[in-house]
Amino acid sequence: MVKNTGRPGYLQIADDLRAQIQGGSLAPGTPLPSTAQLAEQYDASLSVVKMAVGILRNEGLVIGQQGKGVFVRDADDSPAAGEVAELRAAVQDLSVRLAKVEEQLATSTTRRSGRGSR
Amino acid sequence: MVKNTGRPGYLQIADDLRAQIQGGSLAPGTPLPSTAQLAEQYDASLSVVKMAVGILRNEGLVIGQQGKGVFVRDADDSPAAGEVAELRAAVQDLSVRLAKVEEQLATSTTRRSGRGSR
DNA sequence: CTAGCCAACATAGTTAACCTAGTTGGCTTG
DNA sequence: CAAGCCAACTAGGTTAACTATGTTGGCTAG
Repeated sequence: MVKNTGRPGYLQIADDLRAQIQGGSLAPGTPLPSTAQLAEQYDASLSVVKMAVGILRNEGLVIGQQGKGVFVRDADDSPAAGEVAELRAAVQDLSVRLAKVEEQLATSTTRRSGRGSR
Repeated sequence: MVKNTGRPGYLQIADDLRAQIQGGSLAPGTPLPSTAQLAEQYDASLSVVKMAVGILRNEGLVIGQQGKGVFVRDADDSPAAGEVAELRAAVQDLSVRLAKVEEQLATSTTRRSGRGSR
């Protein structure tokens, strides 16, 4: 799992978790899976998972409690809902579509196409 | 540097840089010192500096350009350090990638010299 | 002089390892 | 039984190393 959509893994995981939170799949007050579980689930290293969680923590969507876990914050508390979520969905959609185009382009062109634009 | 006040180092550095940006000490358009320079300046490891810069990047206060540097964004552009800034960064990312795709597409149509079309 | 190669330096991403610190539950000891 | 220790698991922070990719400027070959 995790890419190769050109979007870095830690952002993909953050996106996914954010979507689960805002989609209600992860209800407020419930804990996320542990770092180790997420790492296995996404087939990623612990580091990228920690980075992803760090982003959500930074955004205020979750609150980490040492020794216990990372808990989803109340949606009312975090001002993330609304048109912002809409824009986020749109951006994510564009990311996926663009990634596909980029991939097609990458496979149809050879490496090392000398473009010496300067 | 980087105290001892319980606040993690990467947040301290991010705070300091943020203050410099918003205080005008680092004007919009100007590049931050390189990662290595910041590491020496704050007497921190490269990792924590990268984390600090990553935060500012995530907040939309700065924009990193691979191979060139990390540049301070216009204060008007990045008002709220939050979801909006994040989305703006995502849009920026999409713009850059789309521009590249468009460029490749344009060159491949003009120069139709047998680039292995799969 | 021009074109192309190449080294140096930049950000960015990923991984792995180690340490701190809080929590929990079981086990041992008195 | 009760108190306390201890092992296991949790998040968080830090560091180091490696890879990828982009930019720039200097050097060299023609």
